[in-house]
Amino acid sequence: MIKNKVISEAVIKRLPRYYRFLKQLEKEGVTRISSSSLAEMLNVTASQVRQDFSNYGEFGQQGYGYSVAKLRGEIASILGLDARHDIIIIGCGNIGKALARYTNFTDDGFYVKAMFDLDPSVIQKVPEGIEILEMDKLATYINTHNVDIAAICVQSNAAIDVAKLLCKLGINRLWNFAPVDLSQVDSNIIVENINMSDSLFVLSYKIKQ
Amino acid sequence: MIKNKVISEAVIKRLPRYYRFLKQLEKEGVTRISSSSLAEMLNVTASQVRQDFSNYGEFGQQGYGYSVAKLRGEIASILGLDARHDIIIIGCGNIGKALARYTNFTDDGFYVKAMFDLDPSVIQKVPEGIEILEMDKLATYINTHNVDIAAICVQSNAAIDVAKLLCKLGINRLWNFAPVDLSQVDSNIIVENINMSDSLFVLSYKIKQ
DNA sequence: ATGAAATTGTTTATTTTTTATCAATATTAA
DNA sequence: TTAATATTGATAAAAAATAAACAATTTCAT
Repeated sequence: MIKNKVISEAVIKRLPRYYRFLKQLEKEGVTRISSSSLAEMLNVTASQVRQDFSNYGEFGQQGYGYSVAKLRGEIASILGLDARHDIIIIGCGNIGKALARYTNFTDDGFYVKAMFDLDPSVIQKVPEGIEILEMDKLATYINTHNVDIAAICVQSNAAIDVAKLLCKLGINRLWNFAPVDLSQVDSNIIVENINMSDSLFVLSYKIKQ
Repeated sequence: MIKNKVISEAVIKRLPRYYRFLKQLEKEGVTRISSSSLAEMLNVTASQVRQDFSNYGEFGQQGYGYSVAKLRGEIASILGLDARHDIIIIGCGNIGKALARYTNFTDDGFYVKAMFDLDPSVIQKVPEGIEILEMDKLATYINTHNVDIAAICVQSNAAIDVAKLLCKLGINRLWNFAPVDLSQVDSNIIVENINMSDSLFVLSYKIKQ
């Protein structure tokens, strides 16, 4: 049953990995899997796998295990992958451009619909169907289009202002690529960070040990 | 004193954030800071700040706090940022190109020196000083140049093979941008992942709640 | 020079997370 | 059909992480 309790960040961050492996299993034609097999694949304990799933419901069957397709579907639903998501990108620099051309998550219903920059002439060769607009068109765009997620791909020094503006315009779901903390910009902001510097520094740390 | 104990992943992942804030403070001309002020800025507890630092040494002074410059230096050293790091990029797609042009970590001594692709003609306009080579030149390059880190920017289906090849050639420090698990490729591999899909899915999850 | 205030690093307590255990139940082979 | 085997979900135990408390020491204002 679905518990009325707070689920830890650690559990949440493991869900995409489960999803990824289940997708792969399904692709390979595997129809059933036990918590212990899955655990072995992921290099975690079977207990953790069962605990994680049990936060969200009862997806398995005693003596049998889990149906791969059903479990994948359940996790997709938990992750919100059963809905379509429209993304806009703020900043047409290297990262913004790469993101616009990166089509890996189209399969799961995430679509880049528009990109904004102070100087939109900097960018060419973007996939069909993505509008490129000047920053001062942002408010109008948001008022006339569905926007689920805004990806912040501007320079560090502009990121906080952009985040504030977006929150003011009602877009508080931010995918932040700038190496800056946005969590305190707004009281009900939702941010996920891709911090390449932080990641590189952690790698550097591990190399040094 | 430096304890002879395993330091948890959670602590390690907080270090770059401390570093980032300290760098900013130093830039602003702040010369001293207490664990409680730092904690307030970072929205964590002062106790955690002191505990984290105490894993690595005694950097503060009772009644005074921490010297910003000294603390920043200590953390830089812990993170290995006192050494120069040469990076090669495998894969000249969108991500590889963006990474090559992303200069944010040059300040901290990370330099992209070369890029490899099966078809290197796909790429133009890369910063000066970065060589672009065919994949079959990889072994020769590694034998004749210093390579500290390899960034894997190839498609998912090629990532494991690339990682295996790199490990075979003696490069086991991998910065992995493919949404694939490489930890089991080699017994003494060191991997840090940038998994954009996983991050996006976590954002989607949080939106749904 | 002196005492109040500030602040560290460490120890102890609390909370959270992870792992192990086990009863309940389904599957499967004979 | 039946008994052995497999496996879940829940509960209990263990381990790890976080937060609080505090003695030791320094700073700083008077």
